[in-house]
Amino acid sequence: MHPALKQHLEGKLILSPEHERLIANCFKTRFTKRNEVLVEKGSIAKHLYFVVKGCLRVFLTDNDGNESTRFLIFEGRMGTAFPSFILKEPSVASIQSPESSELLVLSYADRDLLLQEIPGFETMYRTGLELDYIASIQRIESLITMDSKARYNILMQTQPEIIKRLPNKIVADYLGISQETLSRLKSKK
Amino acid sequence: MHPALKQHLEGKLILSPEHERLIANCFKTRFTKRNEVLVEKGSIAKHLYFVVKGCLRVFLTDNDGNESTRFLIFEGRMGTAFPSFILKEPSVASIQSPESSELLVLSYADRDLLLQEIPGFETMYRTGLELDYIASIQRIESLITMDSKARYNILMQTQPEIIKRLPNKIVADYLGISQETLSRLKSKK
DNA sequence: GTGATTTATTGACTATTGTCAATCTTTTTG
DNA sequence: CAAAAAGATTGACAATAGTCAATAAATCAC
Repeated sequence: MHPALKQHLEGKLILSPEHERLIANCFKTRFTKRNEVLVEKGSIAKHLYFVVKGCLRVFLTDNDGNESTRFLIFEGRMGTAFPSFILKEPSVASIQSPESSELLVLSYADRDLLLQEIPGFETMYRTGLELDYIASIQRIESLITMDSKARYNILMQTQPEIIKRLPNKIVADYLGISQETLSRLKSKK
Repeated sequence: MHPALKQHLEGKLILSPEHERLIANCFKTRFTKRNEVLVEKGSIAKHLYFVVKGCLRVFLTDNDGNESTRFLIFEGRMGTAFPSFILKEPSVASIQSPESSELLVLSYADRDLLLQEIPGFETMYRTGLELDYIASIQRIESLITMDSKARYNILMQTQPEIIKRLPNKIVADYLGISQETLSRLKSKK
């Protein structure tokens, strides 16, 4: 099993050697280039991704070519185009790796296998889901209660990594504002 | 067991009479008056609510008295101030019932009990969580990609109940816009 | 039912943010 | 390293949405 995944499971799951092997076999390693697209909008997201190195960006594009970042996934975290993955419907969002990345890829079928076979896996998965859901609730809150400056400040406090590592354009569309507005926010303090 | 709850579990869970009794005992009936507050901001949300009749509103208030609706829960659905409930931290949000309501209330401890004792309960709970998470992702999408008119139209399509049943003020702060803007959107088609 | 209270609408004005365009800077890639 | 591409900044203007205030309408509570 990849050490990064092992660390991720540390403390959350006690595994027999056999079960550990099963998990290791379900997660397939994949390397991506900078800006490589993993899931095209309109296709079905068939995998869950664990980011070993680099990051993933789940984003939306409209007919005018505008992009909006729905979600960012950094080292040690899992994610995908979740609605498509769960509902098995064509995805509204695409996924790309803004940085060249190393991923561990879990198929839907293998996720189900692990949920069924590994004692404690569903509880761990469910707990992770709760935390992801909480994060999305907090993002909704920031969108409905704050102006763009306040949202930027919160992002700076809670996920400075996003601001440091990713281009302004992505930071801006993650915040739901234009690149120019972000640029002005940054200069005005 | 309350017939509304029974219907909610229908097809999702096969229960022995014994397990059915256990579930019935964990959910306590509560009636609320119009605008009654169930959870005060700053307190810990210790319960999960199943709405039999009426509805619940999870909302935020700022220092100027502005309110924002984070979440609305109608008949046949469950919810609470989720981050507080899970993390056991003081809630940023309050909960009230905008209509006089009938609820089935499940404590955190009883939720854990059911998760442990009832076979299939965790899977059902997890699946429900996935769907709630998807709904929140879609709400984020509408907030970062659409203007207020488009968001209103989507709400009209997907949850017309919210618009029909609740006062404009609540609809507006659910959409993250001012009451006046909503009023103008409605008149301009 | 009726007065009182809450809610909704409308107007005038302001503030915030978006768009378009030009320029400057940084990064990438061969 | 250099040319090319991508990203960032800034200005001018437009559009969207917010605020404040007055009035109208609807709803509640007695």
